[in-house]
Amino acid sequence: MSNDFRPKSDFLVTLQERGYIHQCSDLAGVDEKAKAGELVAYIGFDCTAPSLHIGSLVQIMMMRWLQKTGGKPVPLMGGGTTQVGDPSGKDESRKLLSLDQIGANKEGIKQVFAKFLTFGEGKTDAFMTDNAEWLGALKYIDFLREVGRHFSVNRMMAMDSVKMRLERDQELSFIEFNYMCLQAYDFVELNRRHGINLQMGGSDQWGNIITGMDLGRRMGRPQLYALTSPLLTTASGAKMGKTASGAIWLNADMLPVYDYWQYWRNTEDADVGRFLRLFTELPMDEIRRLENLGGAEINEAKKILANEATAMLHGREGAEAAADTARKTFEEGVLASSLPTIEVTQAEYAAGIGMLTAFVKAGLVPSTGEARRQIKGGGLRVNDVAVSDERALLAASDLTAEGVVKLSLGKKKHILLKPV
RNA sequence: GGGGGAAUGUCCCGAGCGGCAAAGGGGGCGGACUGUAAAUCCGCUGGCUACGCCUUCGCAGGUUCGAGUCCUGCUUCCCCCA
Repeated sequence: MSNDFRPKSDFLVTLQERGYIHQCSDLAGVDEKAKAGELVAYIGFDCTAPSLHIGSLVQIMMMRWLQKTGGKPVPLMGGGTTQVGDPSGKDESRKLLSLDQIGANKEGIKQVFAKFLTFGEGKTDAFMTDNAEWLGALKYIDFLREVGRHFSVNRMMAMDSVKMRLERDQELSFIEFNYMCLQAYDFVELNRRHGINLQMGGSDQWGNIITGMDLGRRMGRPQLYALTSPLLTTASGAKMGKTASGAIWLNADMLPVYDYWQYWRNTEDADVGRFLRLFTELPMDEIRRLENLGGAEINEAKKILANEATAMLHGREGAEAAADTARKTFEEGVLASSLPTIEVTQAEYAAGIGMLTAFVKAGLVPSTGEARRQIKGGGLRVNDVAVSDERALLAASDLTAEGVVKLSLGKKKHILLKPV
């Protein structure tokens, strides 16, 4: 979209060569601000879950690059807007979250930013904001008179998020219809309060961001800018961050570090280069070398991707531990005691745990019925030996030298069962 | 306000003469082949103390030996008329 523009600022050069840019209201304008070190940008995050997942990582990385190249990033918690609900990209409205839930989610989400950004009082230091601060205090009539009058319903009806619902005959409630007004107002308010002049976000936010830019102009604010990142899908078309077993959460208490590492390790060949650019900070020539590895050698690139991406979020140590666990498990075929482990009491173990129950307990299968089916298909293994008798009990003889039993579903998912 | 239509396996779409644990897809999981990849092929895709038992077709009743299927009321959604 913007490939013919040749930016001069470190910020845009980096974003462009790494593939972060989908649309921008004014590349030249942003470039100038960035070069002058005057870029203050925010990205809003709705508090709909207790943790962000990989889907938000591109946005977080954009803020990280902004900070590294002399700009000031401002994460905005959607403490207010989450109470309303963003209709963008959703084909049906979701239920309203309670205030308690939103508050709890907010606390969970906040944590992750400290790992990617430097907070403080300095010029490029990040600080946290929450739109509940100003949205919560709004008076309806005042808001309508001061802000609402600048919105054209005609234009709002033409926006993708609205049009989609109307075309499919799906309900769009009035409260959701107001979402874009509030987000637009956020942009203006953040400019007033903190001099923020750029809003970034995923491509699904383009309409909302532009609306805010426009509102700023109508309300006499200085020029505001919009920049969005492409919506990420894997090469086979799946949405990023969603796997069968659930979303790839960023918070460690929602997803073990090992699983996070594994997610990156299992990247499709065709995605390796793109992901290295977006989710690591390796130099570009190194990335070009890695993505051109042929055949099985590309696995080396995947390991580096996993290490780098995991280290950024969970620290170098956590990444190395995960890599080590994976190496033992997949390459050396030895038992890694660092695999995710669940514990049972000695007494419970001695009393005899049924095969089916053990796998359910380990969380590898959701029900004994599923365990039965997997056994029939040869999908369950105990200490790497396929289970054939669903009625067998785990015995003392199943314990390895380390005093654990390794339960596996398929080739990739392993859990240790440990009597304590 | 009047008339017509729709709701199905809690991932989604979607068939379903009164005998149905309910066709077919998609997705997902597992197996084979590989490189912890993709593509391809095969199997599975309600629960359980399991040759049997239990719970499912918007909700609540009714008819029937038997109801997703018929009747009544209700809820929600869509379409046409006013």
